[in-house]
Amino acid sequence: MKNADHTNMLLHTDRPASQRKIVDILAAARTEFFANGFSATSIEAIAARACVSKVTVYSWFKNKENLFGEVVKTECSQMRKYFVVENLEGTELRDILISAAHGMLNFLMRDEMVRFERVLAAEVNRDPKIGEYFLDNGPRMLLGDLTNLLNAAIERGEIRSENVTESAEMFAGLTMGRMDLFLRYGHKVMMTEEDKKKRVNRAVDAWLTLHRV
Amino acid sequence: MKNADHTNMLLHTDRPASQRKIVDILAAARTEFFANGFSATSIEAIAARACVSKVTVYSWFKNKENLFGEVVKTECSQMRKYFVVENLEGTELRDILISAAHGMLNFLMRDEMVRFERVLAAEVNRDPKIGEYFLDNGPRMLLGDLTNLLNAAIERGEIRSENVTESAEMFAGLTMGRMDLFLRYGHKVMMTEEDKKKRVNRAVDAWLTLHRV
DNA sequence: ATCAAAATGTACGGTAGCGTTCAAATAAAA
DNA sequence: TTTTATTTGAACGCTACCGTACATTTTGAT
Repeated sequence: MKNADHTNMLLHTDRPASQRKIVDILAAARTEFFANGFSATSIEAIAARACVSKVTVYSWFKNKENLFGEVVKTECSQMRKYFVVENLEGTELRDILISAAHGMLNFLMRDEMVRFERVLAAEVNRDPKIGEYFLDNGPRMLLGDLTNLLNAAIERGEIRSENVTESAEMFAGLTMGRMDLFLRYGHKVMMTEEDKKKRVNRAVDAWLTLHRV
Repeated sequence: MKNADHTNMLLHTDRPASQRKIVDILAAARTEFFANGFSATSIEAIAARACVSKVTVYSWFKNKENLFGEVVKTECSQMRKYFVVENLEGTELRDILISAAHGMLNFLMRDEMVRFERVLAAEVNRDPKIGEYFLDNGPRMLLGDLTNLLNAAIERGEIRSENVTESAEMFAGLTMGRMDLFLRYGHKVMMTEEDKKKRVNRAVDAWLTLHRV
């Protein structure tokens, strides 16, 4: 194992080839882990998919558990890019919320995300820290952004709330309903863009009704 | 394998002892599967926990997959008992909803349930039918009961709704928020009975606000 | 007491995966 | 061209598990 932390190792290496291999390994590991889960995934399958020898995998990652952890880390760091809650200047609060709800819906409905959550949840028993890590970099961060956005709106006197955190959670609950649950257990949710719009509008209007001054 | 279907085999057996063994095996399998997931659970560990030989396990269940399926079936059939949505005669709608929300919260917050959902979700990739089976016997059934309850209330003119199914989903979404998500990823939710009451009241009042005539 | 179903222990063959070792090959940098 | 880090394949020891076979023992029913 040459380096345990791959987050900032773009500088200290003599040869650039290894960089590509690491990326390949992580990508392959991601695919395999998401498809089969932790236990049912073999290092050799990962190596094969990455077109790399098993020894190379072990030369960059301590062991299977460590590799899985790195995959989760990488995935979590990507999450922020996909779903951002923005407080756009000069935009109606309702439109901001609609945009946020759409973002949430699209983000969580992706097949990739659904599969990621499936696999991750299963590994929480084995390694609870990995669940915490995900929560910190995913849900908690998103709810935090949302809370900030709501606080700003409250400051401006546009809405009111006794408990902003709970209000943020309610927003997510109203938007998603039980859809994430149904997706997780394999129900194919067929939704046109029109359906999404309807659902989002309904959720936002409901939420605004509950929080109007 | 003496009998593949254990749901109605209380009659055709000569000896009652085997009945107890089957129950023991299922209980042990449940514990092991819920703790370690499908792949990481060994038949031998199950046999040991059930104080039974491995051969006995195989004499009653075809294989590991089949055993897991039976565990899920058993668990699903138990679910209805834990959480019932009742339309109590002569009870205020608000109280019925509060009771239902409490039932939902307590039901889904149980550590057992959280772990069951974790393991189950992970196996959906391997066997999608198992996810469908769970949805049919769990969430869909509960939402169905809830929908019936709401329809009755609408009939009585106590509330109104454009889309009852979505309203039922909203009820669940408002009550649970993102709590099920946080629980699934290992966040320890510390809630006193007082906290639960507050949350439930808040959700029910919000929902009623959205559906009053 | 007798009988047959049920359960056991042991052992087996087969497969698979983890993580390591090592000598040989490769490829970038000097 | 030489040097040095990196990569490779093949093999290894080890452990674990699946599912089966079989001879033996237990156990409930009649």
